[in-house]
Amino acid sequence: MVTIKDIAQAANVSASTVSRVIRGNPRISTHTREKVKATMKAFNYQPNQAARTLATKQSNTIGIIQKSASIEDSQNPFVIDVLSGIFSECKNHGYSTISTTNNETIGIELEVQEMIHYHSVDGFIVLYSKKDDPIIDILKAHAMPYVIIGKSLTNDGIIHIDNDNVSASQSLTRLLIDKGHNKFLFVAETGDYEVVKDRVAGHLKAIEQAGSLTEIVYFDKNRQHIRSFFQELIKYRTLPTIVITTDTLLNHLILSVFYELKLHIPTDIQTATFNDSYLNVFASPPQTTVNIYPKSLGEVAAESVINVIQGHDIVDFNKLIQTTIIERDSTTTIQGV
DNA sequence: CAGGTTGCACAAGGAACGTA
DNA sequence: TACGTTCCTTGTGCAACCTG
Repeated sequence: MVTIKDIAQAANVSASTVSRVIRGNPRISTHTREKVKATMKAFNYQPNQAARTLATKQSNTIGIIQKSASIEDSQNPFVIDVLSGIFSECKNHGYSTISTTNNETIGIELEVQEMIHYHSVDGFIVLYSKKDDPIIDILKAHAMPYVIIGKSLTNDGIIHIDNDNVSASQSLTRLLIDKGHNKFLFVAETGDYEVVKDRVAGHLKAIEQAGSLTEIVYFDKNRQHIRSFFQELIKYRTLPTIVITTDTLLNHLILSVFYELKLHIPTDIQTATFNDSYLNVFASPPQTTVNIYPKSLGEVAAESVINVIQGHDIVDFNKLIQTTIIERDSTTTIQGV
């Protein structure tokens, strides 16, 4: 392994000088700087990250805390897009990333505590917002820099990057009411997440204003439960004109159930969902969605946490990313309305 | 001589390993 | 078991050197 001493010897300078060149210290002349840089390149020298962490107590690594590493969560296009934004922004600033890999809260807690204990990370990005979250208590107790992608629950000086989900959901419902819908079914994810609460709240706001009908139901991603629910609906009650889901994957489960129950979209029933991605473009029929720009959420989150780590002044603690409704074939025509 | 540049010595950090 | 040493890098204060 090539160390700073080898470079110093080869360039005929001291290790301090090499270190100063690496850190961009202005005390080094242009001539010496170029000579050291050329030697580092010739030796393909990479600073020892472990030693650097030891010396500076900085790892140049951002920890990413996911609500779960289950396949449903980690392969969710929303999460993939958010991560893509985080990766590119971290790379731009010379930071790498590590992510939690556990499915259970207790496992995630242990992973986070280990990352803090071993100085593996300089700060964290939390990919969800949840009330009374024990993970947040750990971050606070260790005074770790962190930002949250999700809603701010308290004015506690923590940066939150979010969309206005109440307003986005309200706009989507209002648009669908304007298109003639008057009987909604709103399918929300279980799990006490703030984003879901806001989307339900926005939907109810628009419903109240228009005097339309809706029913709110909560499902986890269990196809059997969803199937049974719609079977009973068809058998004993009247179908809604449209189903809105709070999440793309939940929407896809419902699409597959509709296919099995021979419910044709958009003629028998219509669908709309949140978190636009290629899955909604490729779906049959293509799905009307709310684009919440997950890559931007990730980019702003990464930039914000790096600013906190580097001690920059924070002006805006609640950063809102815009949303856009994208209409596709799943809500094009309405039969009998 | 003044000012700019570089070197030296040392401390600090956590873990692993060696020695008394 | 307790203590010392080593690994590698960074940051700092001060000394030494070089050039105009």
